[in-house]
Amino acid sequence: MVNEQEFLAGYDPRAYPAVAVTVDVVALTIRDNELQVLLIQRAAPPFAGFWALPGGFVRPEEDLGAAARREFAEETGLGGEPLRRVHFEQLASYGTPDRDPRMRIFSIAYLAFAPDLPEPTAGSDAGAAEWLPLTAMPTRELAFDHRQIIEDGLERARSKLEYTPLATRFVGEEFTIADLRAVYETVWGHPLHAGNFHRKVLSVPGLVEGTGATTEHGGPRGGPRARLYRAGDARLLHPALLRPAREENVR
Amino acid sequence: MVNEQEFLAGYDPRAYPAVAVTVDVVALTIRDNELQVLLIQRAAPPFAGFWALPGGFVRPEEDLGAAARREFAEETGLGGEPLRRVHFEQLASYGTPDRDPRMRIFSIAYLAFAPDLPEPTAGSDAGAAEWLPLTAMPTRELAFDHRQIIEDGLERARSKLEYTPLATRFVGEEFTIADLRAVYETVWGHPLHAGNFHRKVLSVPGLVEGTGATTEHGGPRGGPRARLYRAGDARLLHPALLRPAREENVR
DNA sequence: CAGGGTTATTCTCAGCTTGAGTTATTCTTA
DNA sequence: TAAGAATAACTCAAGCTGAGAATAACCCTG
Repeated sequence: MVNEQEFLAGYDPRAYPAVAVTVDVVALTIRDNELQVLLIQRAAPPFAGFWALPGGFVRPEEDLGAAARREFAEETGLGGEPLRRVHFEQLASYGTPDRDPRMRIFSIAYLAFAPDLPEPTAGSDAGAAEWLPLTAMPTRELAFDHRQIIEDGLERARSKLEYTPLATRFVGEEFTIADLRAVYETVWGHPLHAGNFHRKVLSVPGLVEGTGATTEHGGPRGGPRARLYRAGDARLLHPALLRPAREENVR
Repeated sequence: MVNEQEFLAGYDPRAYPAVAVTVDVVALTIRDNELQVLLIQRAAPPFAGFWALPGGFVRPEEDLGAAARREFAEETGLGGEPLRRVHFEQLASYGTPDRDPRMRIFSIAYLAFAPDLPEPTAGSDAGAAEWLPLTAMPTRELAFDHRQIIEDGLERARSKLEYTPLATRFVGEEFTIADLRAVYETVWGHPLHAGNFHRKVLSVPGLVEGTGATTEHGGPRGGPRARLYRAGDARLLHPALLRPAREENVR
């Protein structure tokens, strides 16, 4: 942090070219059985027409997390209780000198997880906003270093599913084990053994707790009614729900 | 990130009170069988006389990671190959509005891991620098939010030991399984079963590779010569070396 | 309304990993 | 030379995992 010697020795930041600090939000939700990320189309240069993460300058007196929530709320129109149910966490910071051509901008990225959200309201101001399926990301033109930020967020999400109850943030208040399995399959991108998943979820203490109720009907294509569960009180999963190790990820 | 509408609509940061961005480094090493963190004593207000993490302003044109390495190198006097062997990673960012009484300062904290380092050189400038055993941290007066940053760094270190080969960064180029076990015991703060640890370390692919050599002598208090190992090429440990779950950490 | 296809939930079972304890062996120190 | 200490290897029971299969409930079509 501020090292007084340097402060007095000419490293006073007020003598530096101005810098700015923004937050960017990687908001993930599951819609139509796909993992999707919230993007805004930029109206003006630089990167006019490109898509970018929702975000903006951190205001004076505003905390980092508060700025992330504000930006998210502005773009989604979400507020009140639904907004409170969205999980936010700090992802990482990005500050390569030329990441924004206008000036030196440091961006602190946040990750937001929410259950199936409505189409974005595109803010009051302007610019198209949309949920982009991550499978479509490779063909989309993204502004700044936002592709990297999204990839970092994705990897964080995948790994947090393993050892935290994060998956319960992608489903509603009450959910079935199959709902939860769909989250894992969607985020990890491959199918899981239904029986083993079921056993595992129920065996991890505090991950879910039964409500006693079941769904009104069976699935759309048949099957019995499923029991309903609520998120439990665990903050960490022990033992964890591990992804099968893939050699290419390990070395 | 920069949302052009807002940029034009009066959220130009150049109209804001100036902000500054610093990096702070939580440098951890193991000395005298204790986990220690590098601290600098502040000479001038605010927090004169308090201890702080090494750090300072990010220079124009300087990347975040480069700034962290520079600050670390300045305080430890380390350079060249020894510096290259130090592992750096971004920890988190801190930006509560009043964390520094002088102005709005955002700090991006880095974590550095290094094997047994010499006494710090206290920089060319001034101010005492020292390695503080973490067991002594509770009684030390720390500046700013640095206590929180150190705690976050510690938790990160503990957890990265589980699923990455990070422990090999705390030992020299060649080491014995017992050396590695000492790292885990020191960072996690409790003893491990020697036999099981040995079996586990050798069974995780890519964690260590034998050199064929052994130590010159047995341990200082007896015992046979131990085989020497080098760090392997794994980036992730599969299966992981998990800490025993503690109930209080889980709920 | 019967039959086929689907899905939730429960079992089985072999293979693997884990925790705890033991043993053989090699070295240092007294 | 004897005692103590540490490495490395082994044993064994308990628990967890992946894979497959059985059971039962439910939807849809014909």
